[in-house]
Amino acid sequence: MTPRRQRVTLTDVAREAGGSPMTVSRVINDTGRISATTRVHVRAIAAQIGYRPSRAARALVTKRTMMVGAIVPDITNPYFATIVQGIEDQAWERGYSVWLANTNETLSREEAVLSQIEESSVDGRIVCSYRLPDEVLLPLIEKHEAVVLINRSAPGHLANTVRSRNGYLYRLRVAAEHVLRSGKRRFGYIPLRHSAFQAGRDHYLRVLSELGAEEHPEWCVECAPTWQAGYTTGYALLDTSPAGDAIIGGNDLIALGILRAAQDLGRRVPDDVAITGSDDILLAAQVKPSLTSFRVPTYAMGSMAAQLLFRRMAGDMTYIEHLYDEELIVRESAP
Amino acid sequence: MTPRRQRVTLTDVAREAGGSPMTVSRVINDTGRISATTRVHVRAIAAQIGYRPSRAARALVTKRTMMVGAIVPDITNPYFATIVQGIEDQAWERGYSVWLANTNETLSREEAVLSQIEESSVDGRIVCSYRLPDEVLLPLIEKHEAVVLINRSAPGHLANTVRSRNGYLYRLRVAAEHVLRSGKRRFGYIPLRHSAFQAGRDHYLRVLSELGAEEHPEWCVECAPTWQAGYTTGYALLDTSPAGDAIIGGNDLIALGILRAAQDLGRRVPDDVAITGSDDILLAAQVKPSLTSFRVPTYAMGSMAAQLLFRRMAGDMTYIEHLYDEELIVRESAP
DNA sequence: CTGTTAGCGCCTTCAG
DNA sequence: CTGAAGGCGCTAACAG
Repeated sequence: MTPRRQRVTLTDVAREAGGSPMTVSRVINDTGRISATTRVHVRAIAAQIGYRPSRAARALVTKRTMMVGAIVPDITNPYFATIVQGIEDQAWERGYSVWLANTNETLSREEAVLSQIEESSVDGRIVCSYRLPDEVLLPLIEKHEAVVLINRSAPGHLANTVRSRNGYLYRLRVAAEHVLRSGKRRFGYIPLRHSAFQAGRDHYLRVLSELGAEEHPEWCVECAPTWQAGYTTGYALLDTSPAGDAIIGGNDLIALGILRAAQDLGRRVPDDVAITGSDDILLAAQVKPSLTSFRVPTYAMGSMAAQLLFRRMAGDMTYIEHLYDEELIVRESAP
Repeated sequence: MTPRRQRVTLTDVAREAGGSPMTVSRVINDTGRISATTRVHVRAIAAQIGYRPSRAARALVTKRTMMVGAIVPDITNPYFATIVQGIEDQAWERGYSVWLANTNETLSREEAVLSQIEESSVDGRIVCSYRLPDEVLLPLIEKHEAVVLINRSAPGHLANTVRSRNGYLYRLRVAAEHVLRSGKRRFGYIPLRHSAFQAGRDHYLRVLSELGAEEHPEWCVECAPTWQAGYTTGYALLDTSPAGDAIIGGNDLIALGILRAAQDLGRRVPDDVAITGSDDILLAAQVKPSLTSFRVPTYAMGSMAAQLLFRRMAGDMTYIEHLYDEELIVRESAP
């Protein structure tokens, strides 16, 4: 194993340049008044001997790591990937980098990550977690000023929030109304596995009763937010309840899984079963039949979340909740 | 703005527990011999006053940050997202976290990131970059022992490599042969924008001539690896060269863009134009017509890359090049 | 404009 | 098994 080359430090540069470490520091950070001559000279030496500042040392004294943390449940879901992209672009503009924590939909990992993140390894955090219950999430974030939540509000204005205006309960209603309009009466609901699942189910039943659709509590089944889970759950539901004529999926991946399950079971979509999703990922417009879904401006949301975060990091603690409208995009799967 | 609570340090715990910082350090890190009593006691105090080790301080002295860097061109491409997931899972198992750098297909950003990453902010690096030319990439990685490249080899065995066995030139040939078999003779090639574009074009012409297909150098157009770029490029190519009867896309996103462009231009796929992609992302099987593509085990590749990285980080500098076979998945777009 | 002093929070080393 | 001393590389605060 090649011996690791000894790190080049500020002091090395100073010695080489015939100055003090402090002067070098000022040159490197472009802070304080420095004569043009020494600046040029120091820069040259630094470049020549390959000096790179140590983030760790810097962080230790400045208490800033120049990193923001992004916690997402599943980076392979284009919905979150696009949010992360929005965050990353904003961070990049400000010289920050992104510490990605992908919790893989695992609750324990989410907690662990949130706890890890406290080790002051980041200056701010953006959290997309729809599953962690408030009792767990709140203690973890209340220690920090700089937190932004996506698609979730924090009681007591502990964190800024970016979310879609109306949320999944609203979408359920809109989707239900839409599907009813085309004559469907017996439809299921396969929402994301969620900390407030019961509320979702209650809402589902309420909506059905208000709209005068048939009520089948057993047609409400929670589901992991993946294509595979959507397929399995959808298959089971369609198989055991052949009477159903529509299914509202919790997100697009789930809905696409259901779509495929329906096709595999020989159901025609939308004639036998109408299907709707949510998030309007690229896939939604491309499949056949194309998927009726709700459009949410994910990139903008990630970008805005980062902006709100930097605002907090700069000390402006004004509480802000930024809302984005969701829009039903009607396509073939539920015309 | 609420005043930031003062950080709880090792010394605080020591004072509170009536011991020395060193003892606390040993307890926290589970190192050295510590009596059971003091261990329990110190742990209790630490938990009680909410002690969290400072990563920065630790990193400064140990020279390890417990982070690995992952550099990818586009996190919204499921291909890379899945690789990152594989990396992340491995890192997580070892108590490491992932520093994500998404370069957005921007060369300058790739260089900047690679350079940033030198500030010893990570203990190892996994680099997916097919565009950065060797002359730029090599100097940046040769300073480090712990680098793994994905889909790219480093001369001089400077870094371990994980890649598909045969690469894009091979795929071009296989796809061409496949398409020819169904009677297509005039086909274009829309590869990824790439540092070795010229080699790709030469290879394209060579393959065409060897296989006895018509040669149209102008039907080889490089393209950014996005759906949108695929659409635009494909549209232009199909529009200006109506005679073409097949297009080989550089990846699935591109191919899907081409697919849509063909449809918008009123061409039947595959009858008028056959289309193939690469990577076999989820989308490929779901669109209509479904996309003929090459399957690559992305998750396994990410996971393996991380494993090779940790191996290097542990000091085992054996050069390893891990290959994965690509497999042509024949679907409707090019039967 | 430049240098000095001190210390961030932790771990390595060496003594008890 | 436990502690004291010292320093990682950098910058804040204060001098010149």
